[in-house]
Amino acid sequence: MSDRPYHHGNLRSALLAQAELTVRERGVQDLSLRELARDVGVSHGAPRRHFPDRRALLDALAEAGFARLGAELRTAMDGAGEDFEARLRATAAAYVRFATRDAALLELMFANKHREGAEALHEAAERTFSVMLELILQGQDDGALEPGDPERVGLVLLATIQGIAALVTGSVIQADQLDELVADAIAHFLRGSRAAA
Amino acid sequence: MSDRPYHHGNLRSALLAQAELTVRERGVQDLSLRELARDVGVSHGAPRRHFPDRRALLDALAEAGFARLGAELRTAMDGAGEDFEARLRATAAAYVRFATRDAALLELMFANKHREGAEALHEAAERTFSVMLELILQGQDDGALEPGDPERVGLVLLATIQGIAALVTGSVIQADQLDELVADAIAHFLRGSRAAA
DNA sequence: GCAACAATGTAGTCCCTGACAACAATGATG
DNA sequence: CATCATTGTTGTCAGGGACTACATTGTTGC
Repeated sequence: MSDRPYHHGNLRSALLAQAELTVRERGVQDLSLRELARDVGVSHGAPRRHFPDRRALLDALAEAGFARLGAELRTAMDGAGEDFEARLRATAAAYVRFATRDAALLELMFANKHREGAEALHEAAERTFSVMLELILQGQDDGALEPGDPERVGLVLLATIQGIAALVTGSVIQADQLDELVADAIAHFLRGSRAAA
Repeated sequence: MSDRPYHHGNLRSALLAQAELTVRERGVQDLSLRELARDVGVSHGAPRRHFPDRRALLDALAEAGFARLGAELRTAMDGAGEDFEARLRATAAAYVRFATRDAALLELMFANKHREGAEALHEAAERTFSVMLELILQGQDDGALEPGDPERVGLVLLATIQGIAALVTGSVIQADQLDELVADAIAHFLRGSRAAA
């Protein structure tokens, strides 16, 4: 029938790409390995060669998500000039933008139901958060943030932004309140970090 | 065989109770209507009389979750004396405790994939958040928080706490870092809210 | 070049699940 | 106590994940 070659060539990538689309449009729940195979034009058993089970695919998806998020954060940060506050705002905005567009993916990234040896996943997450750590370090150098363990300060910032993302995806707040909330949160964070005696 | 009466009597409650257990122990993913029916000792079609589909059950579960969370927050707040900061700490701790113990349930509560007329659910969520609003109002009265729209301030607080919960359930942070992070976040929040000119 | 062998895709199957429909038993109401 | 609504049961269907045996293609050592 079809002149498609027996071997797909890059089935793994194709599956991940299609999976990302489906997750974005219909959520993780509705992601089916069999449907994925159909979409890509391959038999229902084929994905198994690349992902032993459903969770393995989701893990790979999460890992790719961290990579993309990290890249977007870095781009936003680097593109915001030298000023610390501007970079902070840009980075936070990029994070929230990601969370808004890829809510289901973000949820998956933090889902924590990954298989045991999720080494690569953890590393991907680390790399992502390292962008924010850099930012914190700059803020401390500039004197905008109090000195102290940057990890601890970073966690507060990360929690705040992640929480905003959670409120958006949980539709506790609407899209039109989003910018205001981000601005408020950052203002709070900055004032709270500067005021140390 | 069994002398169990034909009518269960309170099947709806029994299903919800068992579902809450299962969700806590194995997550939402692993919650099966049929298994639930078996656990409760009823045929696989019975749940349908009370929950037309799976989502309806999850919605009910989420609604009950909001009710319980609201009650726990209120208990914590009321039991913390009169001092604003003490009440704030107690409430935040209660929230995080809930998030830690019932991570999957909390996720479900914010899942936002509920059926259309989820009226009751929204009201339940409102009631829960109203506890935090009260707290904000007291803080403003006491002068611990800057004046202004309590909703806006409340959202920042809610986002921060919810974000911490997300980091815990996503195991970005470990349980032994949790208290420290909560303390840091509250300190940040208080300093950031007081410093207004 | 070509014979193994590895990698990758296919086809078939099993069991579980959610949704639905027809039927049975019980409770409520006049 | 007859009728009807409520609630539970049984049977069925389609779809999915996991697994197996088998087919096809790519690779490697001789």
